[in-house]
Parts: sequence; structure tokens; C-alpha cells
Amino acid sequence: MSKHEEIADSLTHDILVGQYRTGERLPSERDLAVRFDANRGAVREAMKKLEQLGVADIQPGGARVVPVEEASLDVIGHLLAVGEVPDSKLVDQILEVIAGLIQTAILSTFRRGNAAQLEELRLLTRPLYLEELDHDAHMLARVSLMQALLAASENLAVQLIAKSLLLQFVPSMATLEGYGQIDLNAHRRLSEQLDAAFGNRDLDETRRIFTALMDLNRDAVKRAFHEYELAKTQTIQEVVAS
Amino acid sequence: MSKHEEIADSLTHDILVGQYRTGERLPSERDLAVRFDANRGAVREAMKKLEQLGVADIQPGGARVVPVEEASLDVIGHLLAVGEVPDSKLVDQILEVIAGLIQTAILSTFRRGNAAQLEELRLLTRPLYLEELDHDAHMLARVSLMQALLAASENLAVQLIAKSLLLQFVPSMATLEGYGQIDLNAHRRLSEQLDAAFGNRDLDETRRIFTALMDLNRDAVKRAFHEYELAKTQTIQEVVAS
DNA sequence: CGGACCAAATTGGTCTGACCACAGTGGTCT
DNA sequence: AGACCACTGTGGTCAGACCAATTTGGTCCG
Repeated sequence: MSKHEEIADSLTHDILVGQYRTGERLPSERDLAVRFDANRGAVREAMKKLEQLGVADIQPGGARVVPVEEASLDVIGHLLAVGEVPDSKLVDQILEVIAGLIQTAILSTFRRGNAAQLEELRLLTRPLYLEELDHDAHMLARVSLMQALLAASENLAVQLIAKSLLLQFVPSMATLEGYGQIDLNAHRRLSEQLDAAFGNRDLDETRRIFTALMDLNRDAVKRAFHEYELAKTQTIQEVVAS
Repeated sequence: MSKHEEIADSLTHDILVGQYRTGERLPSERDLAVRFDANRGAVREAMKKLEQLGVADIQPGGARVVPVEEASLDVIGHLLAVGEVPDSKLVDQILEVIAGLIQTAILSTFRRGNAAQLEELRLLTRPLYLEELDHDAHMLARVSLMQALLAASENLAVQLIAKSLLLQFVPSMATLEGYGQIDLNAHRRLSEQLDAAFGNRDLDETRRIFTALMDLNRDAVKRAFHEYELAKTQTIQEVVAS
């Protein structure tokens, strides 16, 4: 990792954990340069990234911290990365948004009503209830369907947001891997209905099913957090007992 | 505007209009420095911005152009800014997304079911159908309601996306100001229903009404583009005639 | 002729040190 | 107390240089 990236990540982390309060002035570029044992140019490049991230407002006279609510969407990844495990509330909010984006994508797709695209989407639902997939393979198939749906929407804004959100979301969930897996049987039933709904060009039914599917997802993630907490307190008790 | 901003904007524009094809290598930092009559440091800061925008992938050996679909959400503003008037297709897509975000916000708000917040939202609907507002004042009132709804959702992701989208969207619509205004009478009727729906805590009804309200908005924007085109061809004909 | 290999040119990453215009600060003067 | 001003610190920019890694072009070998 290059130096300006290190500096940028370090400063971003410090800001997001509240090391500097919003409105407060950041140390000068020269000070930061000596602190990170780097050149001022490298610091300036890092500051450019902070500014673009929307966490710092940099002006002649000094750089100031910006409240998170006014930052760019790209802070989400950094917010998820502070702490050992992502914040469960934020994760749930993200899942809500993704569910909403998918609803928008469905609406766009049906509005244009391209029959060929709907058939392609149907094909992607088949493995979800016809094949015997393990959890990993099933997840890949789900992601494929979701990406195809987003692409079929032909809505650039939806695609940009969803991609950005997922790209920040997925890696941060790595620590929870193995915990809380989705109810495959329930998913199979819904997938079969989804296939039919696509076939019938039934917008309302499709939306209803996707809502249910996303709820399954949210349940799984909720359980993942719960199981992770359980495992953690258990190991702590074991350490204490030993 | 500082030099590195000029460079960044110029390069971003060149990339988005297709001056450089995706995958193609951008000129070296040294070449860009002489072209923009600037120092290499300034060029590097501009490149940092391009990278953060997601339109360029910059690596030792050279910087390459990234396809728009893989860029950050923040490119939307630049995409809207190329050309004299924003791309109407993209504008409609953005309105679709905002409508979807509002639906998500409504869902979140009702899920938590804070009565006080709903009452606040009701208060913001009142001026929309009780007072005689001109188009500008009415728009401000609409924006206030929307922002309050987004805030009431208490969903950070929704707020970040909506804020980012609106901040890029609004200024680009300045050239269309005065064209295509919303149907205030229809809006009044819906606002009155919305007030009641909030009062009854009726989620489905609220969502239905907001869908109708956003459709009003999209119609207005569609008309704005149409009227703008009309006015443009008219002035051209006048020039030709003179 | 094709592919592997090597060396030179090029590129991004970093550094040093310097100057300018302007915001922020504190002191002075009215 | 308030207006004014000089000074300090800050970001913005510049010049020139070195390093490591990639890219590139040519050479050599099979």
C-alpha cells in the first residue's frame, strides 16, 4: 500500500471514530507530514482523498472535519470497517436500501417490458430451486440474479449505487462468514414463485416475492450477528475459566 | 477555482465525453503537466480526484480509463453537466431512484412507528394544500417535506445517497428553470390525502400517494425538457429568418 | 518465424526546499 | 471598546531530483 493511502486511511479512521470533532480543525499538512514521516505532497494527496470522501473540507487557512451525514456514499465502507465487526444497525439499513433499489430495478424493468430480459432472469431463478446447491454456491447464484436484475433495469443511477454499496458491504461481512445462513428451503419456495411471476409478467407479485426474499436475507444477517456475539462471549468465558 | 480542480474537471469531462476510450491509457502525469501548464504535483492531485471519482484507475506504469458503470455515484453530477442541457433519460432514471429511496424511507419510518415524527411530517404537508403558494415557494415546501421524511427514516445510507443525488441533480437543472411546472392542483389533492394517510398510520396508502406525487414530478420534468426543446428550435428559426 | 529474454525508456511514488496569496491571530492605535 | 494593521501559519503551486516498478522495444535463441 502506498504512503498516501496509509495516511488517508489512518486519518479517515481517526475522523470516523471521533478523534476529531466535526468542525474542528485538522492538523496542518506540515504537521501531518512529520507525524506520518512523509512528504507534504503525499499528505496533500491523502487530504484530496479525504475531501473527495466528504469527511474533510479543506480550504486555505485550514482543513475542517465534516459531519458524516454530509459525506459521500463511499464512507459507508470505512464506517463498516471501524471496529472488529460492522455495526449491525448500519448493516440492516444498507440491506433496507438494497431491497429498495431492487424494487426500483424491478419497476424499471417491467416498465420497459423487454420479454427477452425477463426470460433471462427466469433462467437465473432456475438453479435456485431446481439444483441442490450448498450455501456458497447458492449465494453466488443469488448474487448473479441480483446483478442481472440491476443490469436489466438499464438505470445507471441504480447500478452505480448498488455496485458501490455492495462493493463496500461484502468485504466488511467477511468476519461474519460462516455465521447465520439463509433458510434455503424457504428460499426455494419463493424462487419457484418468482420464476412464475416473471413468466406471468406480474409486477406486483414479483415485488412481493422479492420483498420476502430480502426479508430472508435480513433474517440471516440478524442471526449471523447474534451467533457471532454468542461465540464471542463463549470464548471469553473459556478464557476466564482457564 | 484552484488549478488542480481545473485539471480534474477538464480531464473528467474529456473522459466522460469519450475522448479516451475505456481501458485506454491516459497521458503521463508529466505530459499532462506541460499540457495544462502546471506542476506535476497539481496534476497528481487532479488524478487522485479522478481515481476517487472512479473514472480512472491509476497504477505504476500508467493510468487507465474505467467504464462509467464502475465509477462512483459522484460521477452523476459530471454526467449531467456534459452538454448544454442534462440528458433527459438520466434525469428520469435519477427521479426513479429518488422515488424508490423515498419509498424506503417511508417504510423505515413506519416500521419504527414514532408517532411524534409522523405528526411533524403531517405539519409539513399542511402548507402544500392549505396555503396559496407560488411555484417557487411550493417547491421549497416540497423539498422540506422530502428532507424531513429522509431524516425521519434514520437510515444513514438512504440519507447519504439522497443527499448526494440531490446535490448533483439540483444545480444541473438550473438551465431548465422556468420550464415545465408541476400541476399544483393535483398536488394539493394528493397532499391532503397524504396528511390523512399519515394521520391514519396507513403505510400502503402513504406509499401509493408518494408514488403519485413523484409521478407528478416526473411529468413536470418531462414537460420541462419538451418546452425547452420547443423554445430552442423557435429561437433557431428566428435566427435563421433574420 | 515465434517465443523467451534482457536492457533501456517511461511511469507513478516520493522527496527536498522554496515562493505566493490569503485566512487567522494578536497587538496597537484611535 | 472598536477599528486597524502587521505577522504568523496555512493551503496552493512550483522546480528539480531520485527510486522502484512497469512498459517497451530489440535481441537472441530455438
